[in-house]
Amino acid sequence: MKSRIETDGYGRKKVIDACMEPCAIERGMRIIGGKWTGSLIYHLKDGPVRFNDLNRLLGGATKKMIDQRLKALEARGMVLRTVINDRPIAVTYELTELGRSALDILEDLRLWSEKYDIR
Amino acid sequence: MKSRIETDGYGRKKVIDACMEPCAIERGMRIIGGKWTGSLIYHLKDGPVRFNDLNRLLGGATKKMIDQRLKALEARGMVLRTVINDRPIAVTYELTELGRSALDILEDLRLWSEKYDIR
DNA sequence: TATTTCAGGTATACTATTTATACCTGTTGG
DNA sequence: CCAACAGGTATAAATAGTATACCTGAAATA
Repeated sequence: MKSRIETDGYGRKKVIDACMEPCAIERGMRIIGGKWTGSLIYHLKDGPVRFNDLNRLLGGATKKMIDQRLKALEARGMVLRTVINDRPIAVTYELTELGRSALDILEDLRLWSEKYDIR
Repeated sequence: MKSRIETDGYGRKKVIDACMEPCAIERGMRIIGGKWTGSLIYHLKDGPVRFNDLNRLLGGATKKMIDQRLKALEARGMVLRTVINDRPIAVTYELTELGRSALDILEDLRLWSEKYDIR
């Protein structure tokens, strides 16, 4: 972010070099901030989880949503999909190294959310 | 989160006590994860900023979006709106203590986003 | 003086994302 | 045989976000 702000002595601030593309925070949020994405990643923190279990863990999200999010995260290299069995089909999803790198942020968010009793 | 997961020896995990409401991470994301909300808060980190400057700082967001986000954040006690002048009207927005409490998370997100070159 | 510019928004219409609900193929348990 | 589970997909409706134009009033510009 090269944009800056200058103060004019009245407690006001004026922008100097507005950023015309989404800034780093905005870009980050578009990856882990989408609805359900954060909890999805967080629920994978302890290892591989199956599709329907993720669906149950994220009470409220539909299968379609879970599916979309997982595909988007897989496309970004944050999640790995593995078929562990045909007949009966069984699939697990787990975090990659990049996926795991986001866990600290999510853990802090969880603590913040609980500390301030965010509803 | 009282939900847990158990392993069955095949690298798979099964959910034991699914959470039926959005968990803490999901609730937190719904406050600071909405589109533009994170950058909006972040751009207020150094003190009061005026409406139109926020609009310029967040290249891409419309005034309507900025307005909605600010109102939502104000309603949650994260942002304070102050009219500093009638005739010519002038308004500033600034973070409350609660608003400031989210800055660490956002700063970490920014660093993560830059480190892994998230686009 | 007339016109433009800025402040801080609101109104309208449109597009995109998310949700609810049902359904599909195949396997296993009763 | 029938129901339940696996891992999804299809369709439609509701919600969220975008683009564009406009409003009131004051001040700066031509």
